[in-house]
Amino acid sequence: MESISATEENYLKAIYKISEKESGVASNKAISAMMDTSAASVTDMIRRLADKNLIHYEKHKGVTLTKQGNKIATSLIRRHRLWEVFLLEKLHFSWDEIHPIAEELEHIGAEKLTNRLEEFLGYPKFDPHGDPIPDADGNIMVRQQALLSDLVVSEKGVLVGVQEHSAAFLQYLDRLGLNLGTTIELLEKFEYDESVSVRLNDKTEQILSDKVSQNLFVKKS
Amino acid sequence: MESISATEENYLKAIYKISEKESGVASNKAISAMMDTSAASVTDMIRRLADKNLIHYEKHKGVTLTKQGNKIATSLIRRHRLWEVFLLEKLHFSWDEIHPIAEELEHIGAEKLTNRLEEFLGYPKFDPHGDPIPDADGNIMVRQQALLSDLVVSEKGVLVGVQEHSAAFLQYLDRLGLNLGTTIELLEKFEYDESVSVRLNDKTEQILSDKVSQNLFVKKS
DNA sequence: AAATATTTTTAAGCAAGTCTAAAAAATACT
DNA sequence: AGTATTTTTTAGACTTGCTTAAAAATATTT
Repeated sequence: MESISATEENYLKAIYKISEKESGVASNKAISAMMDTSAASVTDMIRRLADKNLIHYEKHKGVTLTKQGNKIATSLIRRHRLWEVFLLEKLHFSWDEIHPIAEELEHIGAEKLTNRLEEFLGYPKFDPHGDPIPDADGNIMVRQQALLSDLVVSEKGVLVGVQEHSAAFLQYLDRLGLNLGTTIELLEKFEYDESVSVRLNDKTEQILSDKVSQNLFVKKS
Repeated sequence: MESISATEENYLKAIYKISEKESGVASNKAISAMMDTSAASVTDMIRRLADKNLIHYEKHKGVTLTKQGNKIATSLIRRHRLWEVFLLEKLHFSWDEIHPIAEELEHIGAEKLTNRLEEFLGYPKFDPHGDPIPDADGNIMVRQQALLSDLVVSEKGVLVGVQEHSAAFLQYLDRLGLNLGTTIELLEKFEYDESVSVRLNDKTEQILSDKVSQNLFVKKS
């Protein structure tokens, strides 16, 4: 078992995230965009990861994770999300501050640490952004969830997650009074700019831009 | 403000620790022994750290930390010791397990994280090995403490710290029934092998080797 | 003080991870 | 199909941190 650097781990995580959304394979372009490095660096790293059997790779065909690579990526995500819960619940950070710190903490690999942390936190199932936390075996719960922008007029839902994780977006949601658990009723859709009008917690009415409504996961109710 | 790598941080910490004990300056030899690298690597790194104004350096003269270098080293030690408290008290690790994990956690630099952690832990003053935790300004409390081997016969003390931090040593202390807070009375010193006979907590009698008694800090009482 | 031993520095080189620039391959366009 | 564009790969080079081997400086011993 050869050792895997933090950089390699980050590439695996990027590939995981891209494969999740896109057609299942991650292109060099998508990886270099997510990692913010040159395409040349990506080609280089792809070769290294393939040598270590962490990804499947054929020239010009994009990459997918091997079972082993998937396991590492899942484990990283598990650690990241557990630390986010810790930072929010125990150290009282706000949800827009936790991501970059968890990004560092996630690279500490001792399994015992992760499992003890999970126990300490009371086996949370979701992180502060509503993302599911993989269990110790790497199983991830799949949420049944819709985007707010997919609701039809007069449908109601509860905010269960966000797709964007940027601090700016999360701070904006705070300002709008939107938190996980908030009940959202879709009142009207405006064709003109794709914005929507909603009622929050059966009280205040609000207009949300397309960009906002396309980044909110709701559970229909 | 240029960025400092985890490796550079570790060198600074090593220099700090060596300077603490030795005559105030750290030799290449001592550093290479502590970092477990070649003397050539040390010379290399010394040059880099001097370029960044983190150490004072003259060829063949050994090195000392600059104010800036000292600040970084102290900060590392602060983080290390706080995380050790967390691991022991919150995640219920034993004192022989925490060092290597804290060794990784200490490199996460966000000050807010450190300060929140400190608050969460209730502003502890010592880590689980009895070492003082520097405050947010880098001030370290200086313990007045003697080595058990320095006591004279029939003197009493309380175990307040250990000099060795190896898992093997700490596990051995557990086996001997020695913990921080244990009262130790020196009953007899054996010239032959420098071992000592002691009474613990006014109850059990025990023989401790020179190696053990030279690694225990006690507060005379 | 001279000889020997130890410590430190220099020199040359390797691996990881990055870059830019240019070539090659794949895809898209008309 | 043939050209143009985009994507990917190759080539060459830089930095960090490490190595071994040899040279220089310092310390120790006789």
